Amino acid sequence: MSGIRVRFAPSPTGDLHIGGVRTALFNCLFAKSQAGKFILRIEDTDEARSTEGSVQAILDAMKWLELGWDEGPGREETKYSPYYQMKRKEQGVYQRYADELVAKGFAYPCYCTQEEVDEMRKKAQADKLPPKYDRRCRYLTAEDRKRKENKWAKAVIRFKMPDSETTILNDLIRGKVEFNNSLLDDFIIMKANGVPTYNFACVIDDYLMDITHVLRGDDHISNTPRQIRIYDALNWQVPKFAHMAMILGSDGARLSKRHGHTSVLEYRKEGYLQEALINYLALLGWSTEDSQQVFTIEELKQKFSIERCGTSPATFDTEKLLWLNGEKIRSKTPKQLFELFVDWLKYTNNEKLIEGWDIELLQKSILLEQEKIKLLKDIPFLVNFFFTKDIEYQEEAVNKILLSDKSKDSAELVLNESAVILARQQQDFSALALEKYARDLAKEKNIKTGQVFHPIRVAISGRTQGPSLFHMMELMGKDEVVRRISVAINKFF
RNA sequence: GCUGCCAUCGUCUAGAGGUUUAGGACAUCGCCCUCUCAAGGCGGAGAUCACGGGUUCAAAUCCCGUUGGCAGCGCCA
Repeated sequence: MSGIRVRFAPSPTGDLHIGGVRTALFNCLFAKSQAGKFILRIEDTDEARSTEGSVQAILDAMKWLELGWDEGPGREETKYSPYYQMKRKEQGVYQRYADELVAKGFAYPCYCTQEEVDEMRKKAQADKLPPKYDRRCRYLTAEDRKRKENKWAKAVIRFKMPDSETTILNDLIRGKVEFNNSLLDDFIIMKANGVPTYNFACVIDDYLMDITHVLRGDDHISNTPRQIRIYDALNWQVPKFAHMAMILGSDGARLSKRHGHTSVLEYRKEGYLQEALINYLALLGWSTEDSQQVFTIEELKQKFSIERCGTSPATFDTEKLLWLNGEKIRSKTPKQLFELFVDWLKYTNNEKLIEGWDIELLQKSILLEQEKIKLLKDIPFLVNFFFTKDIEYQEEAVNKILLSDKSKDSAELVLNESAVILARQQQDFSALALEKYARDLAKEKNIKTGQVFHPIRVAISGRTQGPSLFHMMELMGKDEVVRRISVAINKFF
């Protein structure tokens, strides 16, 4: 056992989006591939923006995607609860280490007001320098400090950034990255309200949770030197870092709300399969040497490795995801697919779509259309004509197949013949027998098979596209087929 | 503005100095199969490996520069 430990640490300020899922996925896959542990930590220290609903949305998404975590502060039935930073804050976890840093001279209280800090930033920017805190509270005497404390009870704690030297990050994906410390400022580690900031809470928790590998998006890369400095000050071993490339929208900017669907839950609503999304996301920034495209979840857990993660950003491409979804749908057994569909109906509150439909007929009709289904939401339209008594005849289909000058005579003939002969058909209404009947009819009347097949298709389904005609007829049954043909005859001839 | 990261077909990518006329997948186009639509099979088109300099007998692969894209620079995470 290698004992690697990784975590996914989302902030609950909205739905879990595609980028977040990819981060969670890679962490989870890495853990599984190494027989390590995967932890979920909710970073809810932004009291203004964190919401209970977002926490639930993240948990729901993780559950749907089957990204399970292996540890937590408590258990709810068979599942672990995630870690919550605000709960840990209540336990004094972060304050303790902030105090330690101040005591050891690695951090100091700062009494500057928001206005003062804004002013500094503006000035720095005007001088074309990186916006930076000017450290005025760093050199306060004990006396100054006492006086300030009386005036403003609440100070923030800033970390003393060394200004000489560089901080070196040996990234597992990018190799060596060097940062000049003089560009980094004395950042805040504890807010005035006693809540830790991201960079601080993250380090404390990663250490306390024994995280060995920090696998995250490369938008965090410039935070890393700050975090490394905290580890050093506390004399803690720095974990290994791996920064993966971002996922971009089709316009090249980082994926965001502007790009339409970004929340995983929206993909679920559209009728994407969990496995398709996972498979697709795995391919965004990771690949195998043989360029394998379709993976089972098990294969991913087995084959994933950080070394094979790429460094360049990837554009999210719905076309390929859609293909993969069809691929996954085709790989399902009829039973699995039906269950998936029912889950989707429930999830999207669309159960009324199949109200009154015969379940057995539904299952069988889905089977006939399986290879065509790209999204679960396609299913109702694909099969609904089986269930409606008064089917909707597509205008174009009727005009082209039944009523055009070229086709109307043969169409009328075929339908009239079929209505009579099929009604007489005694026992065998199998696809095989029906096909034989249709081919014989074409031969007998000396017309093309298509001139027999197409009118029947339109008469019983109202469409030019659909499942294999004779399987469709077999499934509908004799009475219904004959009835529909008669209806069509009365309607159009 | 400063700092950092990145740069191979439209998109995801393979490629770690010679085995590359740069391979695979999606999309696209054509053909085959065929009762329609799909699915499947076969094939085509599509990348002077961002550009410019080096290093080397040899570079998509190493080095430098340029350009472009993205990211970070909060009492957000």
